[in-house]
Amino acid sequence: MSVKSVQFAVATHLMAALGIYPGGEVGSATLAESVKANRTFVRKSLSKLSKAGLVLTTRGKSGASVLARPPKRITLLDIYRASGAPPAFAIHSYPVEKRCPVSCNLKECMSAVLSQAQKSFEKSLANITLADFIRQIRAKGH
Amino acid sequence: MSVKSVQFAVATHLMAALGIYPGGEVGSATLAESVKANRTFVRKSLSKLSKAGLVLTTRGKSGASVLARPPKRITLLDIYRASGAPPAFAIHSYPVEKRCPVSCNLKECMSAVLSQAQKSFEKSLANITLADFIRQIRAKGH
DNA sequence: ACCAAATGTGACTCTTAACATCACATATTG
DNA sequence: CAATATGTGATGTTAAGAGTCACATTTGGT
Repeated sequence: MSVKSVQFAVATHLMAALGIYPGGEVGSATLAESVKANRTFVRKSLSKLSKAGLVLTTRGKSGASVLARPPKRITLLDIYRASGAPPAFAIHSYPVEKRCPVSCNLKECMSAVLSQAQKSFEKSLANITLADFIRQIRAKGH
Repeated sequence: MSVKSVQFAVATHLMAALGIYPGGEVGSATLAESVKANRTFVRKSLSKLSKAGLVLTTRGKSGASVLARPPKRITLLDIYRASGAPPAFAIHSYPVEKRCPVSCNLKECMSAVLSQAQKSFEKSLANITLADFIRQIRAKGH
């Protein structure tokens, strides 16, 4: 029903790191060390955040990334959407048995249910700002 | 972040079919025709629903399944849980970079966020009964 | 102008987990 | 006890995410 994807968690990690790092300018190599993930993978994630307008990236020598807005004005929903994570809920793609009314209508009814579920999921993400999230990380100490 | 799984959709399909079928006793072969999925797969799904107490199954010759309770008293959350669908949201499993406070605390903070999201997702499923769902299917006609 | 060092991206491989399928155990009716 | 259900472990298949490589592109410094 869903796709195991790390995109959202990694994107959030990157955003939190950018928000916490003093000065705020961080290169992708440093970020990759923090996430301990593949550099190319991190660059790709950063690129998405950049395209979504959450991060400003400079290229060339001494290139780096900065948050495009203060953390208060970025929600986890923004990050989720930017991360390109696939929709959390999916339906099967079996053929339809035309003689069966359940089979005929299930997909339509099911996708109504799932899109409602997706909305309530997104709503809960919209209620958390990056600033909140960073505060929680700081609260746990080091 | 999630796992593409068809379990929930199939389980809902089965429950709706059992609820709609006149008399209510249906064999797994008939159900498999409606879903147009593999018979073994359907039996396994039914088995889970049975173990969860949503369905009563009789074995042996003339074996079949019936809803254990009236559709009004079954929610889609019951079905979701019974379906054994993996948690909709997951975190990566990269190692922790101990020098980085973000890396150290991310998993914990992230799983708090995700479990909250999961809860709000489940809440929206809890608000829909199987009877509601069947009504929606019927409303679409055949 | 050129080199060094960074990001951006397309292409390919590797890995994993869900689904499909098979084989057979188990249960029940007539 | 034979016929016909369901239950389930084992194994094969496959699709999608993640890892990796190669190289283009951008930009600052000498």
